Amino acid sequence: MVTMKDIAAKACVSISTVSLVINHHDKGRVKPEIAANIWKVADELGYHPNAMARSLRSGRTHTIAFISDQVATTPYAGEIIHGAQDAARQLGYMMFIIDADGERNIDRDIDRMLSWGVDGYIYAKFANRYVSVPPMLDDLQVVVVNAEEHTAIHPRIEPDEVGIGYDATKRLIDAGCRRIAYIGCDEPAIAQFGRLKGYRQALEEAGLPFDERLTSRVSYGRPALEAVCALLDGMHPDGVFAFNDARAVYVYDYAFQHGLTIGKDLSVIGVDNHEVICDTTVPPLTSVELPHYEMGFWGACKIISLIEGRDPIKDKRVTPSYTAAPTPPLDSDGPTLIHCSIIEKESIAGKPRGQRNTGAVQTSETIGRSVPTAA
Amino acid sequence: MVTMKDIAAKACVSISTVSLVINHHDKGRVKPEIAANIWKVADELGYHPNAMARSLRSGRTHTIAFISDQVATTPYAGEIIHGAQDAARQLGYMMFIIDADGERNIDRDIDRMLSWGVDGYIYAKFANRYVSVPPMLDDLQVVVVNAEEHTAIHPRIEPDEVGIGYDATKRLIDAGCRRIAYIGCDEPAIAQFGRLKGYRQALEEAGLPFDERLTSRVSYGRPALEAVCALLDGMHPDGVFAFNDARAVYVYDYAFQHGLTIGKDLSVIGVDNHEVICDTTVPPLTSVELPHYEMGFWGACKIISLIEGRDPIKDKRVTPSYTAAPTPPLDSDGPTLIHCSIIEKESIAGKPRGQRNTGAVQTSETIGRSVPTAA
DNA sequence: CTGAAAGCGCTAACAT
DNA sequence: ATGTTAGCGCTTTCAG
Repeated sequence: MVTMKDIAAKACVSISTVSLVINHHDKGRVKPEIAANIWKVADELGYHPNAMARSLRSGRTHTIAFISDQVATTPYAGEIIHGAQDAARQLGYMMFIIDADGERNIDRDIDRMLSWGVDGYIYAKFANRYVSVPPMLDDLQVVVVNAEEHTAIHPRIEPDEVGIGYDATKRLIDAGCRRIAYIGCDEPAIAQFGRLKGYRQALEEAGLPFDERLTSRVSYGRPALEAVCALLDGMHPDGVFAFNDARAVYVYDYAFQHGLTIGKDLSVIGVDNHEVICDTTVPPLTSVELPHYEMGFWGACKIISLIEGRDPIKDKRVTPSYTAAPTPPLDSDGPTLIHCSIIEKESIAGKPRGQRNTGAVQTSETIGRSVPTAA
Repeated sequence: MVTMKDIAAKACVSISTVSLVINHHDKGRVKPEIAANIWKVADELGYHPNAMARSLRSGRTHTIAFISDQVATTPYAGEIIHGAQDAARQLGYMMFIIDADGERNIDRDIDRMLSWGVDGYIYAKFANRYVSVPPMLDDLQVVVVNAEEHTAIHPRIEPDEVGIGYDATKRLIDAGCRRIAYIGCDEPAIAQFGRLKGYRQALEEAGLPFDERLTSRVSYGRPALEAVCALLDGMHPDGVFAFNDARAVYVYDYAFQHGLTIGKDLSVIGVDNHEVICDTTVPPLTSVELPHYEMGFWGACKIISLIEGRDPIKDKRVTPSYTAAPTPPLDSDGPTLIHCSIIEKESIAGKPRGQRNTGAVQTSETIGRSVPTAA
């Protein structure tokens, strides 16, 4: 390992001079030609500052930990990690991954993080769920991503579920649909309540009646397919808002069986913009995308803003590399809701109004909207 | 921060005594009651050893870096990360995540890792691809996961693609299929060649002719659906081996349109065991699962074995928590192939022979099989 | 059985 | 403008 000592020896200066130069504190203190020579020697020797030694002195490690259960089990895991890692990288932080699988013996892992002196923690879920952040972390810097806490003591970000239901339904209404079905989820998930609420809001706003019989709550497999077919057979909706893409597929199955054409005879919109469904179905499925990358990105920015006491977004020290959507502001009080955009494919009859759909208009209203904790 | 100094003060002993006790080097050197008291004080004070200081002395950080592009873009990302993190955790290592998105400016990230003194590197892809490991890493400990290198200089693990094609096709043959179609991938991927090869091997072994017209190479969307329909219409196969689950879905679509029942009139097998497809289709799709968790797990074990010069698997210091499949041995020469199991659902007519299918029998032959680099 | 002391690589206050 | 020095928290000889 090359150290400052080696550089000092080779450049015939003292270690402190090397330190001053390497840390750019040499302005007006070290002769430029000496500084230049130090850089040259450092480069020749292949010097890398020892982060360990640096951290030992400064008490700051420039590392954050990304804690989550189910790193493995959902297709979207990577997007959140990617977003968080991207922001961390740009801000000069390294990110550890910790799998809190089933809340197992996470305390042992946290012990290890405490040993490392990690500067802050991102606690993430891969589906919008209630979580309990381990109390051990309560005194530390923690940000919660894609989840709600019962206690609501940490800053957090989550998708605007009501907005999803509202935008999706409105999109169908704008396409001319008047009998819009909702294929829901049979679990009492946060998302289920929110999306249903948004669905009803959009209907009401358009003066359309809410009809319980146009809604269904299903899981997967044959029972789900049969429930969807029964609803479509009995109620003949002209549009379907599905809780997610996987459930929207049953509408396609029905259409194939009955010779209907999706996007013509029947409009469908899902949620997730799941690549493996939306880009492979015929026709491709229009879907609301959950901004996982963006949530991860926000989470890392937020935790680092707490660590450093300054706002990396306002300071323009960071740019999302994967998306054009603006990152919600960091300084809102209470939880931050993030808007979810409709990704237009071809499963909805007619054109959306304007080039950008209503979802885009919603953006300005919803991005970073702060909601009362009781919501 | 609580330090050994604090403990020493409170316990009225010297720092070195505390160090001996905390590191379990006190056997026969420190009076048991003093040792006990030190532990008590440490606990009261909430002491966590400072990993930074420890590493500074020892020159070992007990960290590994997981470098990959596309952390975000595939549904399987998380499984590999999960497996690697799981092994690392059990062996007392922390794992950094680095996104080498598009080979961008990865050198900057590697600089940072060099500063950190990371002990080893896992270089992973999320689809079996050719990679070039950045030359900067060549002198360091590197393991390649789910990829091949042109140079083949680092230890690596990848799926047994030929075995996938062979097992899947054999499964259909065992179910009584005689006209077996192959829906391939239109890209020249490693997986495409391997699976096709296995398909042909199984046919040949069973004395069935290979018929080019029973094969097709497709992408996604309408052209893919049409190609699949044309093949099925023209050749009337009784079984279909699809390159992956997403392509297998087009066979389902065809069946819905023509009133055929999958798993009765037509058998189908895919690859990926993609949750969102295999558990939601009616009937559920039988599929070959790529052991991502296991590959990640192997990768971390391997890199740590290189770092420490001993075999954590043989030493039984580590157990996969997510799977029952044995981890391939670490000591084989050349690349390691990992077997992929068939996950039985209901899309194949008849029962598989025996409770465990032929895939399971293959396991013993293929797990950890080492192949010549030229293969 | 226990403590004193050196030093890992680096930073920063202080001295020259 | 450059060098000296103390010390971050810990480990590890070496004395006692």
